[in-house]
Formats: sequence, C-alpha cells, structure tokens
Amino acid sequence: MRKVAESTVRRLSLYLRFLEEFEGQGMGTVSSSALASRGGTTSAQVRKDLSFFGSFGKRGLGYPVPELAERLRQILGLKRRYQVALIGAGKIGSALVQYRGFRQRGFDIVAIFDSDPGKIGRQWNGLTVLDVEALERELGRNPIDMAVLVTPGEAAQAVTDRLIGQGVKAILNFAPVQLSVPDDVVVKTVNLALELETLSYALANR
Amino acid sequence: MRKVAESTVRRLSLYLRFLEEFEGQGMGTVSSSALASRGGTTSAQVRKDLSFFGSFGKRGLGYPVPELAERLRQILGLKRRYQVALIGAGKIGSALVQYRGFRQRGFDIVAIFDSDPGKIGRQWNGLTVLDVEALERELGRNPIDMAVLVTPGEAAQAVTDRLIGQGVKAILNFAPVQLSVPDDVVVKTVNLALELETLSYALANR
DNA sequence: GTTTGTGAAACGATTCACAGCT
DNA sequence: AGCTGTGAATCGTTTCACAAAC
Repeated sequence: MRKVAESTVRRLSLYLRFLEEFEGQGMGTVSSSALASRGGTTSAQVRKDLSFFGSFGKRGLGYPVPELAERLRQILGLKRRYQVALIGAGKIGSALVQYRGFRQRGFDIVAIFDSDPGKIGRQWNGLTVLDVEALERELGRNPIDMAVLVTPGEAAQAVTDRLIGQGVKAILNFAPVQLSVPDDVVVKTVNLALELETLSYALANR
Repeated sequence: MRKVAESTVRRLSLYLRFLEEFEGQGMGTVSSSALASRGGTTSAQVRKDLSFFGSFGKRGLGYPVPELAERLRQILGLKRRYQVALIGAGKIGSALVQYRGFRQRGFDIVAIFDSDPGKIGRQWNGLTVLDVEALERELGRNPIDMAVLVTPGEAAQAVTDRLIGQGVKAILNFAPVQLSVPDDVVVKTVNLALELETLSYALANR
C-alpha cells in the first residue's frame, strides 16, 4: 500500500467530501462515474485511486456510500482529532484560527504563539497568545500533532527546527520559504503569491 | 513554447524569488546547480525548465542574474500590475486584503464585494465593501484582471458565472468547491482543509 | 575545467479496455 | 446488463549523460 501519489490522496479527500454530501441525501450506493463527474475526473481514475487501498465496490452496483466514506476517513487519518499549534498571530493566522473548516474536519487549534510583545497575552478566539520563547515549555507540557506556520520568511526555519525538536512531525507552512526538515517530518507549503503567479502566467501566455 | 507544465511554472516563480535575492547580494551570475540547491530541485531540472523558454545561460559560466530575473518576470507576466477584485469580506478575505505579498508582486486589490448588509459600506484597508448585487455595474465601470473568490461554497459557482459574464479570465478560488468554467478561463483552487488532510494522511500512514 | 542545452532513458501517473463478478 | 478491478498502453515529467560553448 505504500507509495501512493499525493495527487491520489488529494482526490481521496475530494471523494470523501462528495460521499458525505451523498450520504446526507440518503444515497446508498454510488458508481465510480457518478463520483468522477462530481469531482472533475474520470471513472477509471476513481477506481484506480480506490484500488490502492482495497476493493470496496460491488461489480454491477457501485460503492456503498457510508462504508466507503468511513473507509476514506480511516485512510486519511480522520478518525481522530488533531491538536494544532499556530505559530504567528498575524493576518493570515487570525483568519485561520476562526476558519470553521479546520475544526469541522478534526483539526483543533489549541495554542497560538507570536514574538510580538503587542500580541502576546491577547485573547484570540478563547486562546491566549503565548510568547514563542515559551514554545518548548508549552509544547513539552501540552504536546501537539501539527503546526501551522505563519511567521515571516526569515523566522520560519528557526521555528521549524524548534518544532521538530519538540517532536512535531507535520507542518503546514504559509511562510514563503522552502523549509528543510528530516525525512520523517512532512511539510506542506502554501504560497499564495505563487498561486497568483500561475494565474498571471496563464493570462500572459494565451 | 506552448504547453508548459504547471509544475514548471511554479518552479519558475521560485527561481525568480531566489534570483531577486541573489540580485540583492550583488551576484552577477548563478549556475543551475546553485539555483537548484536553493530551491530543492536538481540542476538538470532547472536547465530543462528554463530551456522551454530559450537559452539564457553561458556555458562554463552560468546565468546572468539580473537578465534572467527580468526574463522570468516577463515570462510569468509580472511586467505589469493586475487589478484584482475580492469577492467575500470574511475572515480569509480580510487577511488577503492586508497581505503584503500580493501588492509586492504586482497584484492590487481594487474592489471588495460582499452580500452581508452588515459588511456592505464598511471601510476595508481604504476600500468600501460593495454590495455583490452591484458586481456587474462596478466591474463594467472599472474592469478587473482577476478575482479572488472567498465566498461560501454554495455561492461560489453563481458568482463565478457572473464574473465570467464580465470578462474575468482568471480566478483564485478559496471556496471549497470545484468551479466549472469555460476553457479560456483559468481557475486556481486553494483548499486549506485539503492541505491539512494530506498531512493527516501522512501521519496516519507511516 | 566548468556549466549549459538537450536528446534519450527512466520513471510516474493517467487512460484504455476488458475479464470477471453481481 | 451494469459496474468494478486491474493489467497493458499511453502520456507526461524528471533524470541522465554528453557534446558544444565558453
């Protein structure tokens, strides 16, 4: 089962979203082509994606909606909740703390850190902004599963090293830098300016 | 030159970032391997990426830093500024308006729309939040180049259709839905919950 | 001697197409 | 008859390796 492409994992997340919708509508089974047309892909792709993890469907019938949803939640590691620390109490950070999608999907922001004395001690969505100096102490006491990094680029690698020192194995990085981490740590970088540039490229090259 | 992979375009953006850094340090030339190590890729990849657009380097020497940066800005369509409308004055929207990275890279948010009467009329970073009802009137008067969509999922497709009706050809979509658009419109969807799920998948499957 | 530019080879992901189950 | 599961074929991207330029 090892070595599934990231693109496959992303599609599984989408399928799960659609399955939950279908579940709400009381649908009992769904075919790969129904799932595909909802998700902008092909039925063969859907079947191939699922086949990496087993065979969940019935030939002639399709896939049982609730069972497949449950199986996908399990595969995606969504059968539990995750404790998430937010590092950086700036604009994007503030949007993320309040963003419903995270909590809905099982990701709870349980700590917020910043280095700005003007922010430390403030209440944010029921949480006190902590001094990033106290990162080790706090995480030592209340370990977390993931970190969301929203610091300026200059600070990102140093904070990352400290997070890794505290055993953090997954980082969602919004700082516009490429973090270097050991093999057993997974980083997903989201670079908003870069997304816009793929759009400007497309506009300029038509 | 047509048909360059999106992954290539994304790397070009990164190279540009590094080149501007090198430029600031007064470096005159840079080798593909220097660029590669800075960007987490290989020198062959760098050379291949650049070769889609011409040959900019000198064998035995490397690439001239300012010229290559300039050429990349041109390729990526960054020699001009873009007028961007923000649709949705919620949490993420508010973070984006204030986000420096956009303006720095040539993307100016020039209009903000929302449908919530509580938000319409408010001042946001020097801009008045406009009623999304007036989208056509406003964009007819002051056309835009791109839209950033930060509406709830349910509203996203309808707004998209109206944007396209006003000639918008590029959309950065933060709504957690898959938008359907004509071929000549380019959409980039950023789904934050989905990014977290690729992390939980990685944590669950080790 | 160094480093580019690029065909050719290797690798990886998607699509095809069909046998096999319900 | 309908739809899955999956090898085989196709397509696209990355890596290799080396001749050509400096």
